[in-house]
Amino acid sequence: MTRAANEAAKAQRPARKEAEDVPIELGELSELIGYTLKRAQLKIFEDFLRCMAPLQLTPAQFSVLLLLDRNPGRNQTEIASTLGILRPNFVAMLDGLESRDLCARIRSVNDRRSHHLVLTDKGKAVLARAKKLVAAKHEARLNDLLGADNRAALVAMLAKIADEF
Amino acid sequence: MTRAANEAAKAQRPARKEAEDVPIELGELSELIGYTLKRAQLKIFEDFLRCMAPLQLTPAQFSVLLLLDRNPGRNQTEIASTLGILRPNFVAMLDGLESRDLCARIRSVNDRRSHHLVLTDKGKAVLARAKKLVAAKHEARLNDLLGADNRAALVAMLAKIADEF
DNA sequence: CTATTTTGATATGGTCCATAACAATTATCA
DNA sequence: TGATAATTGTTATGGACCATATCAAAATAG
Repeated sequence: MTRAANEAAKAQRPARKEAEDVPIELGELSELIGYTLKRAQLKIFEDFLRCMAPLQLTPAQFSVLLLLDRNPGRNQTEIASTLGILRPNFVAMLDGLESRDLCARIRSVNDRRSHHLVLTDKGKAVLARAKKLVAAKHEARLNDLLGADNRAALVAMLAKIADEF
Repeated sequence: MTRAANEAAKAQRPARKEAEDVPIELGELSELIGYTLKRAQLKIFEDFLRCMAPLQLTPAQFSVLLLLDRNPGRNQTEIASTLGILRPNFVAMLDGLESRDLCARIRSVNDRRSHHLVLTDKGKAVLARAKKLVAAKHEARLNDLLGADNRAALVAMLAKIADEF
């Protein structure tokens, strides 16, 4: 997100002649897909965190809870890989969720190397509340800004980029 | 929990007993704007780096060169803030570009605290080549995938999110 | 002139992301 | 069967980014 962006633009230019605050020109930057994508992504994540503040869930944590709910009993390698998280980095993430009693690692009897991952009752309750917050505050706000049709088209194009690019 | 464990054991695949590799369900994840945005952004940046490999420019470095070209003589505070980069972090970034002789810090005579930032001749040449690579390989590929109209609509919506969300 | 602000810079810490390596366990196959 | 290879979760580690506090030099305000 553009943090302290707007504030510091002044001074410099013609010493003390006339304070003609010449704005900086973005040029072709504003047409670059990478530039706009990154800025939009930061804004969306920022808003997500704000909406989710009462539940203290990051986007990544929320996505893990969603996957565990839909796919109970899968192991860490499976969940991590479908989210693009590397297995080593997934360990600490799961530790955090498990220490908050949102999910649990259950030793498999078939394969004693792996853990079956499941949501706890508290995890299910938190996820339910999180879903409502996301729908009512986060996604609804995007609908207000773009309209339902445009929002759907946007998501479809982004998914196409993610999958086929 | 035991119920979940039973389901989990059932859902687990011995992988060669009955080779049914049950795919993991994404569920509502695929409709979340944050999820699709992030994945698309990673793909786009990945492709950008690949296209720019011969010039060894990251998206952030490319955006700095673009800004310096359009706005020669601005100081570090101005360039960094318009890109959402914090001044402390911009120092090392400029060091990198300057050590490669792509830009230069020129001490201001009006204000001896600040530097006028300018592209070197080599910087201008590299930027020109970079622009061509981005247009011919990177952005063109997006046009092929989405079509020119959709691509423009996508960028417009992303810009709207970045600016008005 | 004194006090405050601004600029570039350093130091530092946090969060991700990526790789190597390891013990325990399981799978392969000669 | 038994030796070898592969897999799972894990630790350790390093790099890339991001954010805050702080500083000296210089400029500005009062």
